[in-house]
Amino acid sequence: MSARDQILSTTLELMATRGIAATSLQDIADACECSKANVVYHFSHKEELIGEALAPSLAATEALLLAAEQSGLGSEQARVAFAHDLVDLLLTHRLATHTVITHPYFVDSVPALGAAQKLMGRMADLVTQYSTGEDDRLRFGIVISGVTYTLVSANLLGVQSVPEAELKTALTEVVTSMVMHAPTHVGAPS
Amino acid sequence: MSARDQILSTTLELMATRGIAATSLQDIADACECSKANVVYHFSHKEELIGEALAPSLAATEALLLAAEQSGLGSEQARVAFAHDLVDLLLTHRLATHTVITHPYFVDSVPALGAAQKLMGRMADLVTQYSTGEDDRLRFGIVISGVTYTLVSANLLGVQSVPEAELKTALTEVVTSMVMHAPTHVGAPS
DNA sequence: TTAGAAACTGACCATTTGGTCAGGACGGGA
DNA sequence: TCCCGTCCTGACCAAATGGTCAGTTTCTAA
Repeated sequence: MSARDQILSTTLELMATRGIAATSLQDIADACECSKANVVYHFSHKEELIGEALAPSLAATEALLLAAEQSGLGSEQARVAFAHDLVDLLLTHRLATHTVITHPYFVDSVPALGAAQKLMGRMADLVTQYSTGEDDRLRFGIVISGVTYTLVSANLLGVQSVPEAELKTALTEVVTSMVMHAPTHVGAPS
Repeated sequence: MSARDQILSTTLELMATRGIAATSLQDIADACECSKANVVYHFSHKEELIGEALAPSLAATEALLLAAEQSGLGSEQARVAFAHDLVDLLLTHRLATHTVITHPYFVDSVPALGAAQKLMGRMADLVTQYSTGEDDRLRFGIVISGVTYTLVSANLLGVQSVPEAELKTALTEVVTSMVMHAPTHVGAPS
């Protein structure tokens, strides 16, 4: 892995676990075993570094969003498929999503977070387009933030590492039942 | 309101919205229109200030926990009542809860957050004591973090201020269905 | 082999951080 | 009137922050 890539992945890791403000360029440099000046050499400003670290996740979110916006979520089949894709997205890009979700205060000072905020808004629009009340939007907010939190800092509540496949199954069930507000069997107790 | 109390409430507000690391003593002093030295006069260290700001919420959580641990959650009636109390707690102490939930990295450096972490662990134990798999604990994590996030920074997803009563109803429904994993009508679409 | 670009570094800078300290207001009891 | 304790402040401190810069190493293509 190139030094540049290592800086990016380290940044993502530290940002998600400590928060942006608590992650200094020196911290990142130390974790990468290089100089702080080198970090600044590759990414001339902290905001730019954050932007590049989040870029792949924003692109993937945009792609899922576009596909779903085009094909629509009219049928229950489409909703289930979308929920599945959304869980995939959350699992794959858990660090980035968690970073975005936990830093609403930084949307103005960090351009990438502003862009991410807009994507989240579109996602909420998409998911709640068929519902009437405010409930579903609230429900969506609860899931998207709760899931990413749980994925990143589950140990706070004593959830030790659940196997990835099992986690995915559980999440898909929860997300499907909540996001879609679907009257199916999902969410029922065993 | 005494200067001391104003500092405490301002601290809670800023911590919850910006995060601990992004909230400086100077920020708090500015918002209170007093000097930074005065903040340090009342609370000699930042950790102490955070501790005092969180104290009432921790006490309330502890109280709910003790009551529920003693009376138990065996009956569905008890579970519903507990869920109701939990929602009340979350609504009343939304800023503190959100602060605790979003700062797992600080549990070692800020004593009050360490104590809060233990309370959360006990809460999770209580809620999931009758369940077998890891699912319910995951579910609980999703709700507790998702709800508080939504309460504090809902505007990110475009949820404009829902009336308090309506919000409470929706939350109670969601929390009841998720936390308890209850086979009741709650959670079903309208 | 060598020129030049790319990668990298230590020294340095202004600003901000949490925190100390000596002392100034100010109110109430003697 | 004086005194003392509470409240509060500006000036100051060492350390850390994001960032600059001059210069060195390292890789690569000719």
